[in-house]
Amino acid sequence: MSNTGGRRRPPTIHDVAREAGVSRGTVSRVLNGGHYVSPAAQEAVNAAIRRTGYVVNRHARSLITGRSDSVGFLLTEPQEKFFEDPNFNVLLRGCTQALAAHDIPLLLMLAGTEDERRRITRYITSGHVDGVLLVSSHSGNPVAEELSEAGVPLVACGKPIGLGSKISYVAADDRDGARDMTRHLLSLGRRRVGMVTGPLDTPGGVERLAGYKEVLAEAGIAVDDDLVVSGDYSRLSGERGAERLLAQVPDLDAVFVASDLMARGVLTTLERAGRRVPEDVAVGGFDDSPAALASSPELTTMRQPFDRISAEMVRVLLAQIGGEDTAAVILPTELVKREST
Amino acid sequence: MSNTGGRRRPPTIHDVAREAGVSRGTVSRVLNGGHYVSPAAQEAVNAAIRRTGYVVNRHARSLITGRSDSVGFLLTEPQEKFFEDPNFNVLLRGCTQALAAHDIPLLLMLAGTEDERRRITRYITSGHVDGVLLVSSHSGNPVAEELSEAGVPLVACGKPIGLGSKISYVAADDRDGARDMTRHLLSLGRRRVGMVTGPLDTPGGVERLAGYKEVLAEAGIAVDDDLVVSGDYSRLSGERGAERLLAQVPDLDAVFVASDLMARGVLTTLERAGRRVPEDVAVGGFDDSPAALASSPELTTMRQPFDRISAEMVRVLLAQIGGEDTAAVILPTELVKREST
DNA sequence: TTCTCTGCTGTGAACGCTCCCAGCACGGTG
DNA sequence: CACCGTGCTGGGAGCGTTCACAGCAGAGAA
Repeated sequence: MSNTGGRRRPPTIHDVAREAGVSRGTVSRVLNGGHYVSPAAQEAVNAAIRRTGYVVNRHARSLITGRSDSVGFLLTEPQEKFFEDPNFNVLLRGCTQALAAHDIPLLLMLAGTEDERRRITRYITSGHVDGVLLVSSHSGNPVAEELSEAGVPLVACGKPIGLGSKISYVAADDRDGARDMTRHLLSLGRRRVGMVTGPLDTPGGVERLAGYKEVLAEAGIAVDDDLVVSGDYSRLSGERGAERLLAQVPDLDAVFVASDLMARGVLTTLERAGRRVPEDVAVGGFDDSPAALASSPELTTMRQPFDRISAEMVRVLLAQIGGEDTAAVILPTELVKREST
Repeated sequence: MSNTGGRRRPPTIHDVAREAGVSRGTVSRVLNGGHYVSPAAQEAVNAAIRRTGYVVNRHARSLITGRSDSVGFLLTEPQEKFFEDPNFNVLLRGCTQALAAHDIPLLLMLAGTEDERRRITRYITSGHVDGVLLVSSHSGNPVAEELSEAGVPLVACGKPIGLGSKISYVAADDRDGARDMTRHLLSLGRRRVGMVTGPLDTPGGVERLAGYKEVLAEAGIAVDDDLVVSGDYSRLSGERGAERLLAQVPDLDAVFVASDLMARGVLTTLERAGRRVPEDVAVGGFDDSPAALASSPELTTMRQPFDRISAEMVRVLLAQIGGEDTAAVILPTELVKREST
């Protein structure tokens, strides 16, 4: 008796109630935690649900509760860049799975153009999702503030810019990671340690630079301006950065690079310049993205715990949806030693 | 008068009707195409919508229409693999954008484990999405058949396996692409043209091999078994495949590789073996993934039109949801000449 | 005139669920 | 005995929308 063709009308809570010999109210109570339901009724309802194959109609539920029991995953601005970033994929996957554990669907929202941004903002603020997981590059974008001000639960990945911002976020401990990597390079006996930074208009970029400078200062090494060049996380900017470093600091013996992708660019330049890695110059990256393993030599890097970040983002968002006040979560990074140091 | 803190109750169709001086029914008609509405009423309603900032409550609408006005993007099985595949990202992005143009949200669904598979199947078949965009590696998975039999509109990316399958799909013309590439290699004067195939339990793998063989036969070149080795689209299998090819066919002067990722592996092996590319051996890939540009030398490859594939998937799915009968869509590939040939 | 047809409008009834309240039985306490 | 609290149950109301239907005015045909 196959059901090819049309979809048959699914059973409702009414059908379940009749099947179990109880009222709709009792079925609903079982569905929502089972408080104030006798064990006998509980059992009868569960059996009826199994027999009928009942699945709650979320639209009907949402209509009355005002909740949608879904959350949005919002990506603002330069989509190409993000979609090429393997870290983004890990994040998206992690969030989807963490939400699935709570039976909450994830809606993917891409706000590339201004039009899309407006449409999506309207969609969100009119209550079609209970909260938003936000991923954005230069995180000082207006969408976050707008949503946050409209009272929409919101958790960002990485620290948002604006100082007064009360937006909750989850991030890796950039400064501490940078400290660890710099210490690691010093521990190899290197003393001319350069750095290729990330974009310095983002908290992450600033923090990684700060950590690097701190450790050099601690070690009593003058923080030479020539030792620091800035990049934008792209591979090409790594190549260019290394060229400038080599020109400014011919006796360079190590580089801390603020992202793995840039670090690959650095490796390329070093190879062209005839410097051996790690013998002549040790190279440390940041992220532990797949790029770190794909390079030759394989990159020593600071692992950002993206699986934990996504899990925490979901946890914090759900807490916020539940009415709790939430704060920032900073997760530790981990040094992964490979061939480049 | 900021609205910090709680979210105010959004305006309903009733508010709009009062504001415009018409009835709910008229507002609803304007919202749904504006048939049988006088221009004056039309205008009054639109103005009222703008003034009140009204946004339709999709839950209420879905409750009565039975449609959810959302679709699922379902990824089955080996998620790691797919998430690392840049093509997958292009597909996901393309589908999201194509759907956004129709104001339809995309729900991301990952069915890795058997448990997730069951949960998601229940979710889908109980009408929480209107249709499903399916991406799967070995596309002969049971989910597709199950959903299709339950009457859920479904479009797969790439040809599903099972012969009797009536599932609509969108795919690149693998056979034709393979023919073009093989012809291209022959046009360079190469005569010992090997092939590293994809998995031969998938239609794509089979088709690419078939196209290759056809052209060799046309050209009157014996299709030597030694010339063909099989891979699984992974980089490593490309390396291994090339090793076997070199052992079996020492005078190899070209290779058609069924994916760019494998082609990179082939390049690695050829370099190790001291063969110059393209001087000694020309290498042609398939996909035109970012990997093709990142390799050295840059890969000549057959471009799969992933942006068009995603757009077509959405078009076909919406047609199917609208009740139309839909067929398979095969899109042409395009030869992209670069340094490796 | 009268009747029909067309274009437009308003209204009651769903859709399937949760919330709330009234009410039951029962045991303990004043 | 009366009263209250507790655990549990049933049913009415209502969430915001679309749908079906009835009804209206005005134009044109009989």
